[in-house]
Amino acid sequence: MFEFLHQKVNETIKITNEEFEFAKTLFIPKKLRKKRFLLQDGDVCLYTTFVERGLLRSFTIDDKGNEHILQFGLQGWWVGDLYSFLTEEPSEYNIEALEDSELLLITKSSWDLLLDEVPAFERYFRTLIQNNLIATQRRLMGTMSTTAEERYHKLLRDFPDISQRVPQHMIASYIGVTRETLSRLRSQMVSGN
Amino acid sequence: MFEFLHQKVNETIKITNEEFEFAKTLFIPKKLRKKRFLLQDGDVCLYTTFVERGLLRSFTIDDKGNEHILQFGLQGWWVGDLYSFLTEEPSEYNIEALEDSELLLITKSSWDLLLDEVPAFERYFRTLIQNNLIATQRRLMGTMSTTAEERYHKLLRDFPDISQRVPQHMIASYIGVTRETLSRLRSQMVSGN
DNA sequence: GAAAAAGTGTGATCCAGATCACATCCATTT
DNA sequence: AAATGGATGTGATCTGGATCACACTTTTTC
Repeated sequence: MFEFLHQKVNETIKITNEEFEFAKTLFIPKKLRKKRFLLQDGDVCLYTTFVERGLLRSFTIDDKGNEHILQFGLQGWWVGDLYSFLTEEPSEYNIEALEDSELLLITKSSWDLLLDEVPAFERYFRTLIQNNLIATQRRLMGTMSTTAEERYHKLLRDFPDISQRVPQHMIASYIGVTRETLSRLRSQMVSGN
Repeated sequence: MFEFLHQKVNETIKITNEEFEFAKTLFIPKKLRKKRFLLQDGDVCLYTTFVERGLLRSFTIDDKGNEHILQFGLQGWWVGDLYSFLTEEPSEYNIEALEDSELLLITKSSWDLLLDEVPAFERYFRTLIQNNLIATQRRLMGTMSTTAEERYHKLLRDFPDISQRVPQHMIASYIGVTRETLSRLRSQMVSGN
């Protein structure tokens, strides 16, 4: 159950076996079936979650009822709503399993404890958040300076298998266009290129 | 010179006087005049920078020559290109002073040293990056789900004095529209509301 | 303090992508 | 295997914001 987390943590920091054994006691394993929700908007995000296997998505729903996907949570990724998790304010995000998934949950108090007791984890999370920030800034600048088609190609490059695993309308919602626009884009690509 | 940094750091973590005195030795004070650049795209971002006073902006220039502003760096904020700073790859960003500014620069090696020697700083930066990530994610979702007008109002709410301090065309470039569109938006607001 | 440069407003026109409306296709479920 | 609901394709039309063009104003610079 903890193999993937162990591997991921080891990639960025040095950690002793005792430290990791301690960390293991703080996580709550959970299986989540396809189409089930880990978080619904309006609820407080009580856990930050590591994806051991499976696939999740986090998304908001705007006033007009349209969904906007913030993130796909693949194996080895973390998902959650940081703001709600830290402040215990109600979340604006939904997190849903797109495939049967195996997760490791950690509560705020356990997380605080882990950071206090194992400084290496503080560094691990700092690095994690740092890389996430870099990627999110890029995505933001991308939405301001590139076309839908360029964003689609970039997504295919960055996550080659995602288009086989999730429906097209969710990919559309990730790159910030309607499903119709993405559909037309794809048919142009087949003929034109 | 270090008053503001000290204050900001103290807001999030507990730090001893010795620790802060040590930190001070790692920063390089620098004055940057209006219109001068701290970083130009193509160069490696050698410093992460704290703004003691003044105002900077970081932005990219796309293929068509349009500027896109990632961030305004006000007093008490950090600016830099994290990716380039960490990897020493050439940056895609430009950082320019919009007002005469007083800055505190820190190199990658000093930064690494600071994080190793003073764990409280690791926590400070983790918190800082964390809050930046939350804000950037919100801005990203905002560009996907709200109109230019809503984004403009949000900017005015979040940074009430920014519209007095920077030209309108930069505000347009921050919210992701052309200067013409923002101009029309503003004249509609005067008449319509 | 004159000239140059930077910033803003506003009209005319254009276009990427949204919206609306169906048709079709595919996967579960019973 | 029929039925139900999710997913996709595609036409017709609409629209927010971009682009182009030029006038005017304010700020810098020498």
